[in-house]
Amino acid sequence: MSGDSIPNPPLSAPKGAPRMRSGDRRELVLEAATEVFGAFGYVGSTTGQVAAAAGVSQPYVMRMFGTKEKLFLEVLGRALGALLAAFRTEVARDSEVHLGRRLGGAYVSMLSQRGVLLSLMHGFVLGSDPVIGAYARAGLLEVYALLRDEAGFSPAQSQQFLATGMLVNTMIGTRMIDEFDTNPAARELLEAAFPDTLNLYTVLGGSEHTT
Amino acid sequence: MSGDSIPNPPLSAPKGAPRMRSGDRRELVLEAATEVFGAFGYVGSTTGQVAAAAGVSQPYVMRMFGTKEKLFLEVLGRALGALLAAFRTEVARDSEVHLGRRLGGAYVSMLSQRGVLLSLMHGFVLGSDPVIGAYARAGLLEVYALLRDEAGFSPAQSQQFLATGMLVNTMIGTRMIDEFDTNPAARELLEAAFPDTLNLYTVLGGSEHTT
DNA sequence: GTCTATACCAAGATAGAC
DNA sequence: GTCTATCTTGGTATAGAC
Repeated sequence: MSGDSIPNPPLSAPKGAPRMRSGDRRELVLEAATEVFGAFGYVGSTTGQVAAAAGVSQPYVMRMFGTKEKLFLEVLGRALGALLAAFRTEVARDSEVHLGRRLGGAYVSMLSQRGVLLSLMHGFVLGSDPVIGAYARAGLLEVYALLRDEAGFSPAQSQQFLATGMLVNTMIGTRMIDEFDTNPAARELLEAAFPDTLNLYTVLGGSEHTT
Repeated sequence: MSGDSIPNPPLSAPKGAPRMRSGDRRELVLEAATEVFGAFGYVGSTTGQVAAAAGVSQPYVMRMFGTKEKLFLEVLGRALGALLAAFRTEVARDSEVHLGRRLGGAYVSMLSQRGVLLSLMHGFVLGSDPVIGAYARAGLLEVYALLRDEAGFSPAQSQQFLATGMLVNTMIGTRMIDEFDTNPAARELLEAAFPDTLNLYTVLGGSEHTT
């Protein structure tokens, strides 16, 4: 990988900018970490990359989070929290549209902050790590429980919903979107997985999209 | 089911054993690599681990495959090949059982050699790496093409089949099976995803099964 | 609160003996 | 064909200045 990381400009504040409250700094780093971990995975990312993306020094990231593992766990926790919150909002909302469809939409919407679902996905694959693996597993089950108990899905429906989510993650992870225009099979598979084509542009556009 | 899943002890031949043909050695290392990469992912694995699992020296692994990346690509290629072959066998077979069900069974059967599907899964998540990511993406599309063109699935059916496969991979990756007995939700989700409970024992039993 | 400098280790890769 | 020894790089984490 010759390239340095991640998308566009570092999130850093300009050098002379007024000091921000440390809570905000923390947020900033967590957001950067979400992107980086989402792109390269837990082991594949370096704390230096995260620091660079956040516009702070690498030792400072360490200072704030202690270890890379703790940082990743926080990223996972936030990602999971965001996902659950989005689902709960949809469950609570009064609408004529079928709930399954709305939850699907909520899921796909989260792809606009790319790192979130991808970080989760990377967590799911880390079963070999006792700490991270256990955490991710619990998270997956939490989502399942929500679908079944709060959304009222049957086990089979919940399973199918999760399954589609995993395929979506995988397709994002493999950058299959890059083949959307050139490879008919890729396009077909993408269109079959995504609830409606409109949402695809959210994904396609990355940070650039305007709805 | 050729069946020798990799057992726990190193695969090394006893020190004084007769020399094996180099092709066999290569096979041995590739099998070991499949297990290791499946367990820890591409970045998370070391060539030293692979070497240890195969009972050879780390530099020798390098000598044989050149780079860690090339080794992983060979692992991916073999895994993909095995999967496609298993599916094609099922497509060709004459049976009353619905093809979708048989393909599902074939997929689950592959879990007995754990590393195979997990290695693939790890490849799918590596979209950030231009070489590996591209390779994995092509592989995923190849599977899709098989389902659609050779198995005669509709795009929607193919998508759903793949999706379930991804969820299965994820559940294996997170070691969710470990919670099968203790966590009812885990059990429910596992049972919803796996075509029939019998096959669960294939997974649960790891290398012990005889079928 | 945030940086620079650096210690320390692990991992991929190479050299070269047998 | 396979090993031991080793070079090199890069990444986490710490020390400590400002």
